[in-house]
Amino acid sequence: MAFTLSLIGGRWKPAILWALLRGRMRYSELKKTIQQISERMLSAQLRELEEHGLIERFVFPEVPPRVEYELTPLGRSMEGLLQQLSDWGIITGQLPVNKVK
Amino acid sequence: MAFTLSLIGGRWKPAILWALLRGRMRYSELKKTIQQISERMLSAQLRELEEHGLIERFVFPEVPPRVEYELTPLGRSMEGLLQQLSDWGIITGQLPVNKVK
DNA sequence: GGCATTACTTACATTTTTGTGCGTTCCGGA
DNA sequence: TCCGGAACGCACAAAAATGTAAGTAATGCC
Repeated sequence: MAFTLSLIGGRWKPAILWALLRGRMRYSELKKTIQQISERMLSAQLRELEEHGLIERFVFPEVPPRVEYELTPLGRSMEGLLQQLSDWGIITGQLPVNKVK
Repeated sequence: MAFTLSLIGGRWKPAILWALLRGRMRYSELKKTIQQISERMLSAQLRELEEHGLIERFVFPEVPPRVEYELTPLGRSMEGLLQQLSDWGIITGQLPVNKVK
């Protein structure tokens, strides 16, 4: 459990994985989809996800550069889990029981 | 999704919730179950879980003091999710089954 | 009186995570 | 010649999470 969270935890990884569930995307598309993320964080998280085998990186040797990212089968195997994380928040009504930061 | 993770994320909350799935426990039992946690962290996380409505606190006005913690229905509604978080780590074979909490 | 017990709280230190701003590369077009 | 575009890398700074050590209260027991 701690292991699983170490792979998808943190502020940005869930958003990145969620975006990639819709298909292969390039760096700039991810950035546009998750506007608030800084470029530094986006690169860093993508690299970690890749190291952990959840996503794959496709580099096209062009100028300007083009890099695309896609979920690996392992990454796709998290879909149900991600869906549940999302659903639970919705089903419970996103309760502002007490302020959630 | 980010909302859900804000409630169960962090280093200790999953362990606490996981322990409480087995039933009501007092502070000292939790501490014994999760030996590595410091008392400061245990109190702090318990307080947050309570604020977010996932656990309930029962104080017995005795000396020495006794305080018990139990999952609320909302907390119990996370069982499937927690189970999936645990299962995913095991199923992917990234962790030896016997070492998983 | 002195000590052990339990569930904390507070002050402070350290570690981890995230953010900000700037530099780099290569090429083609104005 | 200068500029813009894409996907970064790096140094530094701020913020957030976690750890460490000590102290507190009330009571019963020796």
